[in-house]
Amino acid sequence: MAKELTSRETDYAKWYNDLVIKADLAENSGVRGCMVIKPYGYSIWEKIQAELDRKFKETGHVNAYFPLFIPKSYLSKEAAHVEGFAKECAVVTHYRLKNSPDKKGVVVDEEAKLEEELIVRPTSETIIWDTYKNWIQSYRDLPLLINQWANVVRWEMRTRLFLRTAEFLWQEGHTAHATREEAIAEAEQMLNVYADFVENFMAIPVIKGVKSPNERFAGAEETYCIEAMMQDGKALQAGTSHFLGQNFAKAFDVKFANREGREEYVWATSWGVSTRLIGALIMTHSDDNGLVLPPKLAPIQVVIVPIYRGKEDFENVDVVARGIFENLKKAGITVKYDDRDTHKPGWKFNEYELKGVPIRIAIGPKDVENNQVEIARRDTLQKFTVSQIGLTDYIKILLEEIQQNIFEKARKFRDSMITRADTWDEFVQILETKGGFISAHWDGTPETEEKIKELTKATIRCIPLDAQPEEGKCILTGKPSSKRVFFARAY
RNA sequence: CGGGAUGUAGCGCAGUUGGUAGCGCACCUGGUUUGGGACCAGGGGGUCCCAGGUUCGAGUCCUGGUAUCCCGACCA
Repeated sequence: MAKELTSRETDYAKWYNDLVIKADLAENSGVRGCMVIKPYGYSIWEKIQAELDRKFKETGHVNAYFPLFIPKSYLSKEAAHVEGFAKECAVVTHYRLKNSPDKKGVVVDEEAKLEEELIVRPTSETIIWDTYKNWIQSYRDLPLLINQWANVVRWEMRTRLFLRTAEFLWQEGHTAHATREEAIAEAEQMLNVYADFVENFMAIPVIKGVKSPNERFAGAEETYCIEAMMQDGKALQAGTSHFLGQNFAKAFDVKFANREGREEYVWATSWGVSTRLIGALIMTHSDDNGLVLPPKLAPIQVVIVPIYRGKEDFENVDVVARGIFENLKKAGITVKYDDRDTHKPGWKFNEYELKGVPIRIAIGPKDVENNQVEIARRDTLQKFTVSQIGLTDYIKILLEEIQQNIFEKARKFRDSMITRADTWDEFVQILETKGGFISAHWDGTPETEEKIKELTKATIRCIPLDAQPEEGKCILTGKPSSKRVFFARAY
């Protein structure tokens, strides 16, 4: 037992950390708070990128790239925005090093001080709006629908692999529109794109909603979000889409001439998801044996393990295994044939289980003799034998079934973790014993939300878009409320 | 940024009173093995976090630094 995982029950946080490292997704680096994403983990990110990128383009967006560095003055142009990010910015102050006096290394050359310091982007609204100013003159230039894939830096005090790192990878969409309505429609559209992707590709059920003013993006008029529920009962924000109003247009003086020839400020949105999604993926599906990956994102969908005694056995098994491998590959399935002689089958079984490969096919002499193979499902841990005839179609269907099954399992769990609370005692008790989302009334004031956070560490995760009007009393203050919101402790 | 802990082989750790730096896993070689993390035999691998100090002698004692982890504060 070389790679024993801490169980989820023993220590959920340690289970998560162990899993990220042992499944070879990522590791800590020599730089505080920054991770190395290893090939297996990066491969998942590439699949996320590929599908999202396709969806962005399908909805009319194009990719571009803006600089990593932002002049300090840009950041301060939008008051709420700078307030939100100032405390976590990395700043470049010099542009040259020199040999240290003792010749043992290098030191900053104090003579090479930048006239204007540069901020390493925590997000790109400012540099992008400074650029858009020159791109937009007329209503004919709108809408402007641009996305960029990039890294950003937010100097976090406490970091965790994928969930919160000082540097992370993400995409940020930045759009400009002629009307308020169109911008809001864009923000909502992209929220739906995210929800569709996260549910259908990542098999993570989400709740669509809007943020309370406290949790809103710095500089936004409205922040839409998708919220997911992790196995330990904590919520995780999986994606956000912001309606920015005219805040950035005014800050960066981005105006256009409308059809009547009158000048107007443009309306903006921005939206993003990050490598944090990989953290959500892990904490939604995985178990004490390791990762469980949805087939649509798994770097390896099917692994074939040959079993044999001696050379003759191997040759018989190898012919069959190789045939199956070629057939699956032709059918567009990502399949790996692990014919390494350096590890025993049992070792491989454990390894691929740890790495979350959805389907394992084992082929031994008995199977060759009976024209069958042994199939093992990662999601249910079931094993059974099936005929080699029609195997490719069988696998295709099974992959879809697994995708569906893990989503359903996650959805049932998520639904079971939504609890209504009508009194403060109930609210606190649910939070302490069960966790999850608590559906409760709130009087709508930032002060009350702040107070609840102080008392319980729970925040309003979102005001669900599908919330039904319902008269009630605020869980804390007893003041009137017209609908329920979702509280939870969150990542 | 406050409180606590820990830095010894790639990883996980032991190291007594200051006296030749060890164990497990991993790695390399050979052989036997192969349907749930094989076994035997042999082998390689060290700036004991860094810098000073005490001492005949420091992984061990003292001083300073530094890094990482945990708890808190902070965090769209």
